[in-house]
This record gives sequence, C-alpha cells and structure tokens, in this order.
Amino acid sequence: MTQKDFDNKIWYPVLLDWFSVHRRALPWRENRTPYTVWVSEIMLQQTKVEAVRPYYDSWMERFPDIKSLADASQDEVLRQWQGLGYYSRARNLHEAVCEVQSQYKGIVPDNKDAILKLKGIGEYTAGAILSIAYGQPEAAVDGNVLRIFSRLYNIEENILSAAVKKKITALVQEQLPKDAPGDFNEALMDLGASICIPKHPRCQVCPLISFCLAKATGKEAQIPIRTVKKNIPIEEILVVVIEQDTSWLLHRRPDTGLLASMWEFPNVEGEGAEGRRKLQEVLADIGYQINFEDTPQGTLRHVFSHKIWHMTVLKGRLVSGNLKTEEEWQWLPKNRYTEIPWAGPHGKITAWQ
DNA sequence: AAGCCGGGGTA
DNA sequence: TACCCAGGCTT
Repeated sequence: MTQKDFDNKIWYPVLLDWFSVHRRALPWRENRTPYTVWVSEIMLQQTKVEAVRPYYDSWMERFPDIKSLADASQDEVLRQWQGLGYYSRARNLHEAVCEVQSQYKGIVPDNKDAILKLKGIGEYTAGAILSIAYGQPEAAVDGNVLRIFSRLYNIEENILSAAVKKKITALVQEQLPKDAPGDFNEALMDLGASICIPKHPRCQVCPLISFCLAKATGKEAQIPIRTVKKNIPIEEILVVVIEQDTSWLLHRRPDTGLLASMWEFPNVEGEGAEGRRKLQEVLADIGYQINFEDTPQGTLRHVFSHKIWHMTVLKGRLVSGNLKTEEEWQWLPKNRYTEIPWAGPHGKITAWQ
C-alpha cells in the first residue's frame, strides 16, 4: 500500500488482506463449479446465509449436477425448494438448467450476453458467476455492495434507484482487481454480512475505516438511504379441508403469481357465510356438493413481504358428486403428503389433521 | 419506476 | 412492529 494508492482511494488490497483472514467457510465455497456457484447465488437472493445452508446441502445431494436437475420433474424441484421462498427462483433455475443442458451441452456459458439470457439470471447473478466461477473482472452489485459503497463514498441518495445503482457499479469497476475479481466480490459480501451491517455498523473493527467518507463525516448510521415502503394489505382466506377415504382434496395454484404451481387446500378470498358460499361454488364447478362443520378448525396468520393472509380453516364433508377431470385438482393420500410442494401455510394445516 | 414475489432473523 | 436479506421479472 503506497501513499499514491491511498491518494487515489485504492483500498482493495486492504480488503483482500482482511478477506484472507476472515473469509467465511461456506458449503458453496468448496468444490467450486459454475453450477454450484449458480445454485448458491440463486438461493442467496434476498435470503440469509443461515437459511440457505440446509437447502443447499440437500439440493446438492439430490441434484449434484446440471444433468440430474435437468432430468427432474417440476414437482420435485419445487418440493426441494419448499420453505425457502420466492419460488419463481426454483422454476427459473430449473428451466435455465434445461436450456444449458440442451443448448450448451451442459456447460454454463462464460460470456455475459449468453448468461444474461438465462431465466433468473440478472446483472448481479451474472457478475457473481462470471467473477467467482470464471475469474472474469465483472462487478456483482447486491445489497451489501450498495450499502458498503454508499457509506464509503458518502452517497446520500436512495440506493434502490437505478441511477445510484449505476453510479455504484462504476465505482466497483474502478476498484475491482482484474486478477482477483471473485475474491473481491466475495470479500464485499463477507464485509457486508459481518461488519458493514445495516443498523449498527462495526466501524471499530472495519478494515476500511480510514477510507470511509460516511464515517469521517459521522453519517455512517444515516447511510444508506432507502425509500419507505407502503402498508401491506390483509386478505381474509377461507380454507376447507375435505377428507375422503384417508385422502385430501387438493388444488394446484396457477403456474404464475404467488406460490406458483404449489399445492393447497381448497380456499377462497372471503369470510363468513359469503365465503362459505363462494367455496361451495368453486367445488360445485368441479363436480362436488359439500357442506361444512359449524366450528372452524382454527385460524392461521401468514405474513408475506407484500401481503398478509388471515386464514380460517374449516372441515368439510362431501355430500355427493364426482370429480371432473381437472389437472389442477387431485385427491392425495394423506400418507403421501411429503411428496408434493405445499403452498406456504397450507403445509402447516396438514399437521392439524 | 414501481409492484410483485417468501420466509425468517433481529432490534 | 418494522426492517432487511448474495434480486429478477413484469407491467
């Protein structure tokens, strides 16, 4: 570290030195391949390391390589992802892996244009795979990087705006060492996870404290700046559990939108007598007449990032009818409930039965 | 640019 | 309760 480097605000060697000592030992940092980097990066989107760990291990046991994942069914892929959230990640990963298997002979593309065309891979993930798996000098600007750079350079603007992200990407490119881009990007993630954390940054132990403009001006607690979010709506959901010959009547959600393609008990948005009527209509449409037990089995509150479900669970009885042939409706033997991907809180209802 | 899309840890 | 997390897709 020369005086000239300091003057030019070159700090990456300090960060790399810190990383060489404090590097976290993580499952996806062993046996690195483009595939393992890819899977881990998708799982880690908006998700904490500790939440990913068990999913990553179990995923790699079941789908150790591109071919095994390409050969799997959508239900099995979603089942492996069940509980991790943001299920389009799993669907897109599966689709993209099939694409790599069929169009690229099972080899993950090593150029940005091609890799960006794959489903579920955006600017961040493309940069992460190219830098970590292929050693290419690409930035990987995620939430950690936005937070760290907004503090280092005292950027008092909304870090979620496209303009700030572009500005910070340029600053990253300026700093990124061409001979160790993967280490640099990973070092930023580790720094962001352990030291330059959102609420009370641990500046006393930060290797970059002497380079940090926010710390120098006492603004480290005010930065980064994010736009406030709106209040989230509450939806009343009426659910009915119908059991016949030790099987449950289940519905598969549409293949887009919330909890796409996952299985749930029959339900409608609504409550009370009107909700019960709507529920009967839905089931009449597929050929069943039902009625309900008077007392609800229980209630359940489930919080998503953008809405809340307040669920009331009823027990229903089949009065008459035959199931029309509908792909979205199936009778599932109760003892096979672990074989399907459950839609969020509906999986919890199985434990009540 | 803004909304949609999960679930869990944390203060 | 509110915030935030190794973001991407759709409108």
